[in-house]
Amino acid sequence: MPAAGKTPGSAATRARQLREAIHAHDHRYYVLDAPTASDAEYDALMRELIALEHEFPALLTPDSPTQRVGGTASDTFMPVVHRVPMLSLNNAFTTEEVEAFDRRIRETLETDHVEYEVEPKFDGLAIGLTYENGSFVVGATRGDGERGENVTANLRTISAIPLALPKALAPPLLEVRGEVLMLKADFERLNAAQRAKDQRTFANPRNAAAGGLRQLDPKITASRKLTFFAYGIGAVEWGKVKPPPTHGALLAWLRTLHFPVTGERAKVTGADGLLRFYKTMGERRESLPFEIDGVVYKVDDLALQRELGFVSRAPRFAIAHKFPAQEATTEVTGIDVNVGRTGAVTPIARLAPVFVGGVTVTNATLHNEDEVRRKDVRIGDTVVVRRAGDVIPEVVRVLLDKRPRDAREFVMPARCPECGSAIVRLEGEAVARCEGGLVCPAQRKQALLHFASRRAMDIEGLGEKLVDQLVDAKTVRTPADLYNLSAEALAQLPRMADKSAANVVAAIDASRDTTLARFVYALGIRHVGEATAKDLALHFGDLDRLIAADADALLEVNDVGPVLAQSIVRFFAEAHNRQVIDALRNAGVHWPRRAPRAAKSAGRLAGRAFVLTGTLPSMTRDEAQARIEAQGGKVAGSVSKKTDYVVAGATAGSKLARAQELGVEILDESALLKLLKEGEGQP
DNA sequence: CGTCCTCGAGTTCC
DNA sequence: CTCGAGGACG
Repeated sequence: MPAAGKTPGSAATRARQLREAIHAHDHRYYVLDAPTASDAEYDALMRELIALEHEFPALLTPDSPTQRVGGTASDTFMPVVHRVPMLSLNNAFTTEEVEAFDRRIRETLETDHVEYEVEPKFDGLAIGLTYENGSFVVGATRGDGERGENVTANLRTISAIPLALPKALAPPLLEVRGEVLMLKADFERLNAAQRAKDQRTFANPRNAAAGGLRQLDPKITASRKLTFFAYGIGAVEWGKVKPPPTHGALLAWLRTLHFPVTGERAKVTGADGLLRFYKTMGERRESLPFEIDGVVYKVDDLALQRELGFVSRAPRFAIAHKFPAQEATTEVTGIDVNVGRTGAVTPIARLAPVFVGGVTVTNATLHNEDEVRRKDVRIGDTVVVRRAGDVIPEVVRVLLDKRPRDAREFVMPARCPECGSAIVRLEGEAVARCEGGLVCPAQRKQALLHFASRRAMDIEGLGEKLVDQLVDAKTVRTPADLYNLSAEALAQLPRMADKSAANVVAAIDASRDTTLARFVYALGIRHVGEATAKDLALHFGDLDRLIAADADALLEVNDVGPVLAQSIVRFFAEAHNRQVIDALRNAGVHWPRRAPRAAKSAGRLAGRAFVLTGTLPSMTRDEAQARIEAQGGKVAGSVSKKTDYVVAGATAGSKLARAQELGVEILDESALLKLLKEGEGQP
């Protein structure tokens, strides 16, 4: 339909009509699953709108359906901090685990009747979509749950994702959580097209969707035909909108906002209701248009969800019931060993390539010598493999009737294959270790990789390949050497272009600005992981105080016992380690100074044990804990006769009962605040 | 001394 | 993700 000859006024009207028509088609297609226009008709509408907007650029709005492709991708893949963390679900694999889940919920809530909203578990990519006043502003991947990647430009190309919400219904702020995935039919079409073009095909729809979302060019994402299903919300400011009371009502509400929500849901009660749904979905799995890897059970009532709360990183009110992992059989062509950062020598089964659970597997760890014996895996055996938790390949069992006569048993080598040092297995320990220490190139490389890893110094681009080259060429021996690298020197290496060399140098440079906790973690002290490094940094506040600490001082730190204390003292007693630390500081590695946290023997609440329970009116439990600890108090997880105070908020449960039983003093929030205030006046 | 829980370490594939 | 080890607690 030619746009020529239109006046600006009539063009504006027509553009609005077209947008509404296209939007309505998207809505019927993705949300209602009842298309009324053919693809050709839809394309004609779209072409007319594009022509119109081309002739009258003033008509262009950012949320026009023609603008799905073409948004700038400049901030693509930049980190986005989730306002509300995107947690993962706990998994159940057996009937017993599902029954235990239901029992735990009923016991915690002290009721027999709990309604669950149940839905399929999509096998795609978890995404959060943020809308401000009804406009789509940011979309991010789950990432590590705390921060994800900005993929807004690519998400805009997905027609199932509304760019604007109905004005009258949209709250001021809404983050919709859901899954981006590729329908099986689109996946087959994509692979057929790839084959026709002699390009690589994708192993499964999930990988194809992930690949599609990580394109730098949104046009490619658009051509991949991705779709989206909403299943929850993150951050929200309700404004005038009345919050839905149940998860089911929330989903229905999201649907009125034009988000696709799967119809494969049900409301059930009791463990048998959950298990019936699992069985039904298992039977329907093949015939569904998308891939699922299990089902999800959620307590329907949102108030009860809040009451149940969270355990560490997963909600207590929901669980994923996964379908059993796919298994395959293959042959063990050899058993090699690998040397880790601490010198741990682990046997690895080399496998004839086999396709299982969506990928081709060629290696599987056998963990340690005992595990090899327990499973009785021999070279030449035919074994059953699966991907444990759908990720890490695992040898399940040996098919003994297929064992060839010449099958060979694994023998732990006496000497390290990397450095020739002795391999020693201490009495009572499961792991064998290479005694070479940093003389062993494998350990040296792993130590450097650990130093550079994301949760340590976060040096992007310093990967396995590069570390191999640098260590083999003896350019880098200790982490401190990294800070003397020049872009010119790096560019000398094979397969290293000027641009990437400059990037690595910039990343190394940026890592100079760090935190004490990251630095302590990066050192790679035995038994000191991320959590302990944080505890140490918080407790001592300063590296020199940590280095000077003796075992007794270290025992004062949270979760540090004799083994850790010994390990830390030994690490800093080593002259070589202190030299490296000095070299790092001289190279400009630094962190903000902090005063040491009040030691256990100091602070007004020193030596007093608190237990927190229920929801406090004005602060989170974490905040309360931080404030108690700041004054030397201790926060424990369960009530015992050693507990001095139980701080009880709303919906406090068994802990409160136990406190009353034991005659422990019970505080409410205001009493706690008073206690904290009294202390804050003092130094 | 035993049990439960958390943390550390190693691991696969793309 | 899984196993093993260390630490806290009863």
